[in-house]
Amino acid sequence: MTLMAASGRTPRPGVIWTRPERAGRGPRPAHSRAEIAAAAVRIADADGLDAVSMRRVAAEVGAGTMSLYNYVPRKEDLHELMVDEVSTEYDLETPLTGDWAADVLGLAEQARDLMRRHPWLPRMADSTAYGFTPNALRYLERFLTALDPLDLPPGTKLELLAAVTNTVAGYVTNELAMAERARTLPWSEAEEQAVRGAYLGEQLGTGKFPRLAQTLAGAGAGVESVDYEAAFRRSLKRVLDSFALEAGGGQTSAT
Amino acid sequence: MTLMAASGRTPRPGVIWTRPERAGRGPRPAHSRAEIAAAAVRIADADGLDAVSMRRVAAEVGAGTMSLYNYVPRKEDLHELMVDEVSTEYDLETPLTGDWAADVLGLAEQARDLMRRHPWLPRMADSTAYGFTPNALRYLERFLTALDPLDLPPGTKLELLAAVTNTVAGYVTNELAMAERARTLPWSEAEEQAVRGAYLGEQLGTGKFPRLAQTLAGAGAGVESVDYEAAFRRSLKRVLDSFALEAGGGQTSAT
DNA sequence: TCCTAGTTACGTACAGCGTACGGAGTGAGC
DNA sequence: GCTCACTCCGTACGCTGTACGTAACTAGGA
Repeated sequence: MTLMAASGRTPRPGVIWTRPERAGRGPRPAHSRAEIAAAAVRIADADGLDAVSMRRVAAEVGAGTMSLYNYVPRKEDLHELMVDEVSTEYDLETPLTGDWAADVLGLAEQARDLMRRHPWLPRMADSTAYGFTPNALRYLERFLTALDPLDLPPGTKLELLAAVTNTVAGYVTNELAMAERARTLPWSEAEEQAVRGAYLGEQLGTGKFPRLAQTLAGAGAGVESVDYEAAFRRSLKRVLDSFALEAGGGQTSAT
Repeated sequence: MTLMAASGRTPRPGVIWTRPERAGRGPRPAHSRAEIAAAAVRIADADGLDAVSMRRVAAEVGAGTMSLYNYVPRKEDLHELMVDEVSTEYDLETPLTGDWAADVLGLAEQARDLMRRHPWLPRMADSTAYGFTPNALRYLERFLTALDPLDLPPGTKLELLAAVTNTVAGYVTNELAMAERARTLPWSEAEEQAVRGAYLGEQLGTGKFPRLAQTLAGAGAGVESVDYEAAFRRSLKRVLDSFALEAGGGQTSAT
């Protein structure tokens, strides 16, 4: 009896990366994954992640909408292509210094800059899978290589990696939150900021949140006056120091 | 000349919380914000955030779709209602112990448990606005109150708050990533895990990622074997210790 | 060399989305 | 009691992801 294998249309579990880009049989594809990924990234950079629709990406590369599905079985896979695409922007060639804290800081800054260039990236990050695209793996490998001088068990090194990643994602998200929000809103970013400021002021004025009022006031109140750059470095230094302490190496250099 | 004020239909900037729930004039509304928020939360808990559509929420409370817009001007505001709704679940009554690290740990665990109960919550968190709903403010106030014994400048306390929040969100996201992903996928979570495991194994097998392979192997490889609870506590302790160090108080107690 | 089977390309179609608009019914303030 | 803001909601528009069917094409096996 012939085994009734799943037909070509039936969705079979699979990762985009294990599917061959070109199947040997039919006419040669008119486009490539890289081309499609680049188009999607262009759209997301310009008009936000929500503007990345199958129709729009197809139009951007000059193909019919449904033709895209020959390259990308589901939209989520397109997102994965996008993450992988921008992951090529990492500079992983410059030699490591051997000072693990400095090297990790450099990698964290690269990740931060990547997210600043592609503000939709943090939103992808909370799907675990996206950290493991082929080019993203190169970043992880580099990160762990930078940790070579550090005497910590493997599990702890992964926790360090996670801590740094969380810190970077958290700070960039905060930094870009307003600007990214404004993209969807039917009014301007300034208006939004004014209105939210008024609301918060009103809440704090009730006296029900004395510590919060006092702390925000003491920290310099206005969200726009926060020095994200400095806060980012301080936070990262704390993270690194906490692991340095655990490895018995004392604090990391001031930098 | 009469000033052409914006008509009732024109979208005016505004926060849902400053808009009065009941306007004095017309017939009394058949529903309430709380009822609508609870319905939305029920749907999100059961079928995921993407299942929360205006139509579905309206149906759930027994109203016409467009009637919802009398209570919630935009869908994003519905999301804000949801965050506020679940924020009522925080226990902020139990007295603080006075041990700031223990108190903060308790609050972090509450936040973690809340996210576990409502797995869509982390996805909201990256819109800054959502941390500042009225009931969420109570959590922030409590957090800062717990930090009273800690001698740090206001800005640093806020950084501590951010660090803890990032850590909690990061860990819960990792913990729930697979399960939440599986909701959308056209195949089972087990199949997904198998397929992704195979892909990762293949990549590691190329020898291009020696540190990564070695580290993952050394950490106990299988994602399912990770003790998230322990990792969570360790990471949080590192965060707290780093701030304790900065305050000159040495490490926090072991707990 | 020809045949055939698998691929590529893509038009059409469907169910679902957020929400703009307009009309009918309601009840509080003048 | 008149008026007018407000509640309710049916209809409709433009958008989404993608299932399905068909036509063109080409590489592998006979």
